[in-house]
Amino acid sequence: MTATTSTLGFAILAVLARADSTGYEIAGRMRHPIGRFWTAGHSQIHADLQRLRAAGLVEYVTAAGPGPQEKKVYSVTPEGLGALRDWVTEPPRPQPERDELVLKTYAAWLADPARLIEMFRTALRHHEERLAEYESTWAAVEEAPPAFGTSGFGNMAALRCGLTYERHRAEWCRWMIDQLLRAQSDGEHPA
Amino acid sequence: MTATTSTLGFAILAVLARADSTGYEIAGRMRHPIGRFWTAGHSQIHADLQRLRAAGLVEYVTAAGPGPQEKKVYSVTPEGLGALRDWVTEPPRPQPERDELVLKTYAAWLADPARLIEMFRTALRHHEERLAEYESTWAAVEEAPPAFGTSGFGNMAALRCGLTYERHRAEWCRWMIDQLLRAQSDGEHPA
DNA sequence: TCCTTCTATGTCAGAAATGACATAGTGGGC
DNA sequence: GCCCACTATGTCATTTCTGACATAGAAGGA
Repeated sequence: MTATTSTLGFAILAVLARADSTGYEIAGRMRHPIGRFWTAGHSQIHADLQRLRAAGLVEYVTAAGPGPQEKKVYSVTPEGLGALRDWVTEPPRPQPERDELVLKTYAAWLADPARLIEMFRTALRHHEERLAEYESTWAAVEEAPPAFGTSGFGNMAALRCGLTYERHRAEWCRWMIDQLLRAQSDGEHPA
Repeated sequence: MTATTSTLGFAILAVLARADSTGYEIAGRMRHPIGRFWTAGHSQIHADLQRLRAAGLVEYVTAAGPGPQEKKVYSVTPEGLGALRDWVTEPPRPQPERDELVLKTYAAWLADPARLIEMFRTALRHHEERLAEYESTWAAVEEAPPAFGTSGFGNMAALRCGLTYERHRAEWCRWMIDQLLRAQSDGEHPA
């Protein structure tokens, strides 16, 4: 009954539900802002669009394109919108998170503290930069909170997650650096 | 020069650096505790162990096994330990996070608030359960902080990340539920 | 003029990852 | 006595994902 579509398929539907787009434009949104929580290259997107079309969840109209092929502007069909709506409220199975920095941390006891401090400072800088970016966007959103039922609500909600995530991450990096500095000074002049 | 090994290969090395193990045991540790930040099925692990062995990063001794094949107890070679040490301090490229719940949130403006509240309450419950688990483990660790240079340090550092992550996540879920409740009551009796 | 970037489509090879299948002894509960 | 879970190895088909290759016009800067 329910169309079997990969998670990427729903990500594409979520983009198209906001505005009709070409595959190229979808790839752009996949980098930003969706790239913070889902990624896909354009080759994968083109393939998935064809699958979605075969399943009747999207359709397209053609126009003259810059390259040898015609440009295809995709839009969500009513069935596609229904499938997206159903999927949104289905609880995802608890995340199998994949986090390389934490994996490195798990093995950090084997490495040189000075180098680790350097690595975590780099990570901290990245997180602080993103946090600053999110906070300025947040300030703008807070002044005029978008109503539920408009796409702005989705933007705000995802942004809020990014905001608290970057805070947690920066906090943890600072804690790590602190721990490593202690380990270093203990190593220099042990009691 | 540096051996080209996938991230999973380093995850395996990180397990073996703590204790010599069979592939089966590695798979067990991959579920817990490593499953919180990296995952792999046993089929993938067996394949990777063979690659690591071909690269000279691990070796094994055989013993009688329960099945038709012999049991193989793997250990890290000096080259493997060196590769692991080098990898640990190499800064990972900023995370391409993949988070289905946030993706759903991005499209949440299309869905029914009541169902969304249900979904976020489920997610919140999961995060609170994990948080409680981490906090009790943390209390035990804090009493006797493991020294840097022992594997306990890696455990503690990864646990600390999980702890602040679950806090951020629970906080965000509560914020979402609050927003959705407001949206619901606004919908019921709009000014 | 030339070079790069942006627009826009796609294919293809290969790697990574999942889940099912296959085999087989031991130990414990009902 | 029977069935299940645990230990332990592996293969295989399929799906997913990445990165490179291929094509080509338009716009803008050096």
